[in-house]
Formats: sequence, structure tokens, C-alpha cells
Amino acid sequence: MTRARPYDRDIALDAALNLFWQKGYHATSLKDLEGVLCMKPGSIYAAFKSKEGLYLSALERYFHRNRDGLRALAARGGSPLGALADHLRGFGRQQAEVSGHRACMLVKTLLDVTEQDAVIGARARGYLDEMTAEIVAIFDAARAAGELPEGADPARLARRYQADMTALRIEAHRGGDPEALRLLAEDIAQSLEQVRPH
Amino acid sequence: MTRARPYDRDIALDAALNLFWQKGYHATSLKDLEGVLCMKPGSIYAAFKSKEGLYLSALERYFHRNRDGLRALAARGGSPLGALADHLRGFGRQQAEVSGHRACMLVKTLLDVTEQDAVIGARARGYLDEMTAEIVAIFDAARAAGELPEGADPARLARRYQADMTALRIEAHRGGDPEALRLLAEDIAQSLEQVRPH
DNA sequence: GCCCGATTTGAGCGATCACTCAAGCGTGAT
DNA sequence: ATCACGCTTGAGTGATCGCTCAAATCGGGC
Repeated sequence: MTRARPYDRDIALDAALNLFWQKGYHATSLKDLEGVLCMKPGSIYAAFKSKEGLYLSALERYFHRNRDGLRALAARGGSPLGALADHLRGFGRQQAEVSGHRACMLVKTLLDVTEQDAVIGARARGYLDEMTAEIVAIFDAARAAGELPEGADPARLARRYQADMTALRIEAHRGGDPEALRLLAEDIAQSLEQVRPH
Repeated sequence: MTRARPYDRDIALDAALNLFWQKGYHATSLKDLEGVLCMKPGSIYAAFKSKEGLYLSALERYFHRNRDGLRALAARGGSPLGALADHLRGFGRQQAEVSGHRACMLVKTLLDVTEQDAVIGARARGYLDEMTAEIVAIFDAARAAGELPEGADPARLARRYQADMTALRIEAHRGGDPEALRLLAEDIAQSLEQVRPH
């Protein structure tokens, strides 16, 4: 290499991720990105090829972060079902720290994207499917640990959990009473724990 | 009136509603709207003041339609809890007819909007709150009908129901196996019916 | 110290954005 | 038939969109 990169790809991607997450794909302009990336349009294009390319890179980063978080949760040992319930309750306890950063970016992408941005939409769907698979694996572990009754279907439970988590995060994005959010998370967590054989 | 309106406001609003619902606020251009409304930019501006004004009118229409649907559901007589459960199951049975028309437009708006479109965001939040109130009224009716246990909180149950419905509609938007969607709706409906005193 | 080549720069590209307004035209009143 | 009114028209506004590329800039190899 003849010259060190004057910008840090990770830092730039994080900045782009946060901005895209907050404003969405269509409402974010290259001018906005220039600002938070501290890069001129030529550099952005050289590094990420296009606005769409940058979005895809940011989305991939987001996905990996979430997937790794879920894996860390599962690798914690102890009760898989308990880990999922804790995760729900933890999310319910969060205060609204940064605006526009609560709902899942994959879901936001799914809803924001049209037929013109088919590539982005397909990628978001793929990542969501991978997340589903991760959750299925956790329910499989729960079954192995004897936390599920005989006839329980891990895939079905996983889809329910993912839907619940999506709803919880959208409710968080909506704002409103923090205590109501906590109660919602508690209700969902209790539903989850009810599947345990008694 | 010196001249009959050459366009039908209801038809135009429906067309705008469908397009906005499908593509979202930012991704819909005035040129797109000209096409589906069969109106030139001057007429659109004269009738709806601006793109934002048109969106607000379309959103109001969407809200009234949904609120009235919910009221009709509640006015059907019989079990309020059963009506809600039926509504969930009915939604789970739907096939993906028109693309991009499954998720709730209020939720899509909430996620799509930024600080620049604060008016639209506030309106969407207001409508969502009104929907919550409608659902609370149904759970109040359920309590009056003896379908709820002593300590049950209608507001808390309503928030859970609304979150579940949101999640179900997003899952429908995501696509995938129709049978999985049906099972998800069934799971949610069964959770709802579990609150009945036994 | 000098040059080479990779990288950044930023003015500016054509296209499209939301939107305007002077002109044209259809309609009901007379 | 004619007029006057008011809605519709659509070319065109300035601004901004995503993006390009020739020129400036900087670091490493010799």
C-alpha cells in the first residue's frame, strides 16, 4: 500500500449505519452522508460504489451486529428460554435514548423499500430469514434442555418470538409511557415462559 | 357551483392512498401521483395544497377506514374477545393479494418519517393512539361481558393486542409461507383467548 | 530530495424533485 | 348565442438529487 487510508472504514460505516437507521434509505441524501462520513462524494463513490452499495454495507454491518448479539445471548449458558425472556425484559426496560434508533433496521428497510430497490429488499428479507434461523437454533437448544413440551415446534415458536420482538421494538419507536412498554415486554416474556412444561 | 368537479375527490384520494401505502411518503414522487390521480400538478396543488397535505388526507382516510372496521367488528354483538380473535385469524388466512399493502400504513408512516416531516409523524402517532383507545373500549366491553378475570387491565391487554396485530401485518408484508402466517395468527389468537377466566 | 501512483477533492453533470402561474377551456347563467 | 367565471392545464421555476472526473494532494520507494 502506498498510502494509509485517510478514513476509517469501520467508523464511516458506523456513521452511515446510524444515519440510514434513523432517516431511512429514501430520506437520506448523499449530502447528509457527506456530512456524517466527513467524505466528499468522490471518496464515497470510490469506497462504496453508490448510495445503494453504502446502504447494503451498512445493513450487513447491522445484521452481523444483531446476529452476534443473539449468539452471545445463546452462548451464555443456562436456560435458553430464560435468555430470550431476559432479552425481551431488557428491551422493555430501555429508555428512549437516541431518537429513531429503536425499531429494527431490517424491518424498517423492509417497509421502506419499493420494487425499484429490489436488491435492498431481497437482502433485508434474507437477513431476516437468517435471524429466524438463529432463533430456531435457540429453541432447538431449549428443547434439548427439556424446556419445551413434547409436541412443541421450534420453528413456530421462533416465528412467534421474532414477531413479538419486532412489535416490541416498534412500540418502543412509537414512544409513549415507558412503564407501558415495560409491561408489554413483561407480558410477552410471560407468554414465552408459559410454553415450559409444568 | 359553476362547474362540476371533473375529478372525484374520493376516487383520487383512494388512488393516492394506495400509492402512498405501497411506496411510502419519500419514495412517492408527484409524477407518480399525477399518473394514478389522472391530475396535473396544478390541480393536485389546488385540491390538496401540497404533497404533504395529500399524504395527510390519505392517511386520515386510511385511519377512518380502519377505525370504522374495528367498530363494526365490536358492534357485531356476541363475544368481544371472540371478535378480536376472529379478526386475527382472518388476517392470518389472507393470501398476499396486492404487494406492499399488508403492513399497517400508520406503522409504515411512523417508521418512514423524519424530523423534517414532524407534522406527518405527529398525525400518525395520534391516529395510533386513537386506535389504541378503540381497542381499549373493546376490552372494556369484554370485561363487562365477564370475559376478563378480576385483575385484568383493559389498557394493558389492548396494547398487547395492538402490538400483536402490528407484528402479524408486518410478517404478512414480509411474505413467506402462508401456512406459517396462519399458524402465527393462530398462536396469537390462542394467547388472547387464554385470558378468559377458566 | 524527487518522483510516482494511489487517493481525495469539489465543482459541476444531467435528471428529477416539489411546486407555480399565465393561459386556455368548459360550463352554467343569461 | 354569448359572456364571465373558475377549474384545469403543462411548460417551466429554482433547488436538490445521485453521481462523475480532471486536477490537486499526499505518502512511500529510491
